[in-house]
Amino acid sequence: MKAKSHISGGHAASASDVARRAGVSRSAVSRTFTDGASVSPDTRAKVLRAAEELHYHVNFLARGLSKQESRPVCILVSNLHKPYHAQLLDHITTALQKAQRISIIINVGDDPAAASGALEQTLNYRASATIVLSGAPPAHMVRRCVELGQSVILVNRADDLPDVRHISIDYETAMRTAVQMFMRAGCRNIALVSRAVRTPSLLAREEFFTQYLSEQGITLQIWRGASTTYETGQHAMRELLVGLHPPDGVFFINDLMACGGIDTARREFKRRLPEDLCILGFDDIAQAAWSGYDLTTFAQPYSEIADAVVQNLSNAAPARLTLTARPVWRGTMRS
Amino acid sequence: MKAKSHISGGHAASASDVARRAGVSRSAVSRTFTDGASVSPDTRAKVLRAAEELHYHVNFLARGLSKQESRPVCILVSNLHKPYHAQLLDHITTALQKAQRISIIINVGDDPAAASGALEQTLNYRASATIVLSGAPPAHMVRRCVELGQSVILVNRADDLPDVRHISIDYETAMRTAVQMFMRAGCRNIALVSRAVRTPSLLAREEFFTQYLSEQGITLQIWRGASTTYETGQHAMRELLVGLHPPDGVFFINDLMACGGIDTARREFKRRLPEDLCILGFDDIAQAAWSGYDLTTFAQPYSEIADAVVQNLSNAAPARLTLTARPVWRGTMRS
DNA sequence: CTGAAAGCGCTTACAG
DNA sequence: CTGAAAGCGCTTACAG
Repeated sequence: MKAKSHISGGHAASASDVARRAGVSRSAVSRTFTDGASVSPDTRAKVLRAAEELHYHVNFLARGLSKQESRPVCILVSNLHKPYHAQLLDHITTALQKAQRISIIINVGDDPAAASGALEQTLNYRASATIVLSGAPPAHMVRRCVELGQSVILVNRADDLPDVRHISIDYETAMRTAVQMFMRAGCRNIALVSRAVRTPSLLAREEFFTQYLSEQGITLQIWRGASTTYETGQHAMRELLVGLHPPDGVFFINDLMACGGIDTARREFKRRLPEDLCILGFDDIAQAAWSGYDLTTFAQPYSEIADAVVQNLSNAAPARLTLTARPVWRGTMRS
Repeated sequence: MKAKSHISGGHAASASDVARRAGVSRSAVSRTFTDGASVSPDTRAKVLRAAEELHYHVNFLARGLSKQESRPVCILVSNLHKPYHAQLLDHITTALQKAQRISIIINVGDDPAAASGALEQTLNYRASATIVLSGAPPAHMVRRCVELGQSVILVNRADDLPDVRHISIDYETAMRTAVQMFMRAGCRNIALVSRAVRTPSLLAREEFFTQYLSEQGITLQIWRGASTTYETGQHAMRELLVGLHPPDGVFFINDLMACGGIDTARREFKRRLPEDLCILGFDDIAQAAWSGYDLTTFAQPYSEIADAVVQNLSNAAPARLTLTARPVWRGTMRS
């Protein structure tokens, strides 16, 4: 009966309702649902019983108003349709969920202006932290948020901002290894496929790769496209293979472009991989492991990143954490 | 100076702070930031000025406490690493964002038990609605949430629950077309690849396809795997092609499995598509358009679904909306 | 262990 | 148009 009328009323039960029915104070109810608070087993039982009967659920948003720790976490993400971003978000939301955090997701576009707006919006949620997975928001916007008291965690942005937590990749080591891989494979005419507008993390890959390769005295041609999509990868491969100096090794700055490059090299130009051409990617997206690609690449430490994000929330991680991306040997690189 | 001290204080400015500095009441501040509220241009200007100086941002969570409409929306999603789910989430979060809604994301696993817990958790946020993108939460849990006053929107679950809003696909029409496609292609020995544990939406595809095919008097073999992954698609294709009656047409219940099937058919069994074998998928994930797959499939109406979700929030859409998935002709089906 | 009270940051009738 | 007041649903010192 009671439950039924409550339902049609449409209003969810509040702590007061529970207190009344259990014959205790609001405080007692609150304590029952707070870990480590002191309630006698007896009143606890009474509260639990009443709560059950009224289908009471603590209102997390109201709780967040008085209690710092249960405030939500904002995740700024873009390009969710791309495998790398989706996989990263998957890991991070799962980890946050395990840590009892609530995730608010803000889907910003690739556009820096839109991203700035979104980052600013973050302040409206009084989130305990904002996690930036997108390369889009420009550094000055991140700085502004920090100045306004936001705690910001930057994932895989190789820039270096003060008072901001960074979780990034040791691109220096990874790129040294990448160059060695091409050397050992016997490639002497290498191309790097990147994007014209570079996020800090793309820039880091590009610069270290270029640097280490130049130490080997090897020819490097750099091709830059408008985006980092599959189609751009195809486009790049086409231009490289009909160019004056078709490469014998191509490093795509991300796996998504590499997939496009592979399909074009094989289908349009009948190249055999890795015999005629070696290809290396970065990210280890799911498709890299598909037999149609079998792409040699570097694995983003997805789970480690997710764990680090969670630890950063409670300041349990160093403000500047560098993880390593390990090579994943598959079939597109001679070894 | 002022800004600086505020920053080091670490506390964000509240409406009271702004009111004090502007020399007006809290109400005036509130009204300034509420669309359509009545404030004189003069006080409005004073408030805006003070807000600017104090870097004031309305606390959305606190606002949600008193104002129904600005309560968040919960999105229950699973398998974010899979393209279909990621693409759908991308569209929906973008649409919600445009509609000024805040999205809380709950990443449930494939496991019905975990999904139930997550759905129940939803009640803790007093969300104005819960959008279920995952097939995982069982019907009785959905019903329970509705009974407790939650407004639930089911996306692409072909089940039929009372008092729940549904956005689904007209599988009947789609599957009739699918059968016609196979007929016209001259396939007479068809296989259907599905999953053992079927969500309502997989079940609908399977049943309508089976029904229409049987009307044609064609042999159909059904293969069911443990999951709907790329690897399962490979596995299915292997067993079908070494089986007693290798099919000349295969309908994969989703694109992801179809990709695995294509790679296996081409690489391991040297089948030419569509000459030796026709393949049809469902979802139109990004990879279906990649030249390595060029998969003929049915397109989920991603944007329409997202729009419908938003309209459902304000009850501007019918409680039961059926959208159509149109065939996308590519290279894996003779026409 | 427990309750009354103040506080978190907002909105919205209610009078004026 | 404007302000004082009550309310949204919680938590947390403070006394007892």
